[in-house]
Amino acid sequence: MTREIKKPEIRKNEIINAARKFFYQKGYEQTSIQDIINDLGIAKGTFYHYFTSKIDLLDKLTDQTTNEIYVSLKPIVESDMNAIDKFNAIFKAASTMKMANIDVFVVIIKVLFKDENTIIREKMYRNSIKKTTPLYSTIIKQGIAEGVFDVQSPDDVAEILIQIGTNLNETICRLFLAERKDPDHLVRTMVNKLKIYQDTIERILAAPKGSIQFYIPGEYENMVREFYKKIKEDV
Amino acid sequence: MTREIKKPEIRKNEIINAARKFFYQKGYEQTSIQDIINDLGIAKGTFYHYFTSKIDLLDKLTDQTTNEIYVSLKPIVESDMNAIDKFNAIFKAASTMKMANIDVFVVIIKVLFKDENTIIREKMYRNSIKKTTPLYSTIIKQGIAEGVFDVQSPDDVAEILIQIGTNLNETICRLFLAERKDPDHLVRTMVNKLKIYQDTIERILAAPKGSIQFYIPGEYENMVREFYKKIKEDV
DNA sequence: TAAGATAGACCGACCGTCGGTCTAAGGAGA
DNA sequence: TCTCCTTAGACCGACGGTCGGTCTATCTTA
Repeated sequence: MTREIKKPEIRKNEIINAARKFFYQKGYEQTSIQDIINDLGIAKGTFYHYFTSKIDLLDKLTDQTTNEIYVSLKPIVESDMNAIDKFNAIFKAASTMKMANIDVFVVIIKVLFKDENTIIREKMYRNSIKKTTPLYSTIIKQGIAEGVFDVQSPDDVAEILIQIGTNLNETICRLFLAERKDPDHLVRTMVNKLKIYQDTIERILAAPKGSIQFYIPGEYENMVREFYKKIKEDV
Repeated sequence: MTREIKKPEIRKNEIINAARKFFYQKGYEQTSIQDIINDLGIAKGTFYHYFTSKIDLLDKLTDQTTNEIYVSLKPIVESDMNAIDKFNAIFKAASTMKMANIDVFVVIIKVLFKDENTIIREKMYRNSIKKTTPLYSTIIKQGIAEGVFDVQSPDDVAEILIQIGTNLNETICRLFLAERKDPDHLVRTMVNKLKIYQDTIERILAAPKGSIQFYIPGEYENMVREFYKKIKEDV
């Protein structure tokens, strides 16, 4: 076979990107290394020259992904907003990002939330705790200084908040994936869940009632309806 | 080979129990079906007569396990204690159960918290949410009636509490597994974590400050030290 | 500047293991 | 004896991973 030599960094990224494509479309277990190397036209040996194992590849992939999230969050944390606005801005940013890439996201969550892909979600989750806890901790400290939050241990609470945020995200995704005939009912449960989580987070932070505003009336319902449509569309 | 015929229920349970033994000692991926059938002295065909796949076996196993937890929780919920005492009793029961089977538990968490076994934890977690949410919901409603809790949606909050409880459990297990030279430091971080979680749960339930008492001074420290010793002992 | 040497990117045949399938046959009850 | 459920284990294809070896860009040295 023709032999093409590339800069190691390039090759490595090519492999990671191909892996991302397959993992998000077929899942981790369902993707074979053969899939990846066929797609790139490289040999088995080349793959194992760059990665020690299949799980090593997943590690590198999730590292990279979590890092992208970190980079997108950082400017918000470093902006001159007040603590409460920063929290709300982060949620808002996550929503708009998903809406902007809605087609991709629909495919991804359909695959990601299958049993066999628990490991991808778990790795992402563990990684983001490690990476983003300091960011949330910073906001919490700021909020304490501003007199709007009241917690004892910002670091620990930051971790708990990420846990809860992840749970919220999972709950929402699973609601989307659940079989539903009635979009109106879905919208209602969705809004309820979101309000409960808002309230929970406010309580944990001892933030003023109504300050955490993930739910924006009208806007959120539209988002839910659009997602619902997309999810029902394909297969 | 001599052919032994058993009641289907017996066979099925034998297989599940053998699976439990291996899964808890080697993990899910690391246990082959061959391991299980060798151990029982049965053939591949027999296994696939009772289970459709390896993951089906795990499903049945986690179902059974979650059910055992449910059965152990139910009497507490149905007792005549007040809501706060019930919450504390559940935590207490979980602790004493672990202490009673400490040797088994040490082995289990060492294996369960490896990356490759995420799927077992996840299945247990999803199952217990499905199974035990009503139990917690009942306690929350009782607490509201007693005027000690204040939440809007008991069902949703119950789910969030289980999530947080699971996170607490995971955090604690991971602290044990983390490399530590200094047990005193471990005890201190552990107690801190527990207090933070207590406080968080109180806030979510709007329960009186200090009512949730997972941490029992003296007693808890001893437990931690004993666990620490056991964990460091083997390998 | 040209020849030789080195590093490391790349190749693909090969291996052991594993989950799962299939067919034959034993055994219990009719 | 017939029949149906249970048990048996040979067999299969796919997969993750290894390994011996090749090829090429760059560096060294005369």
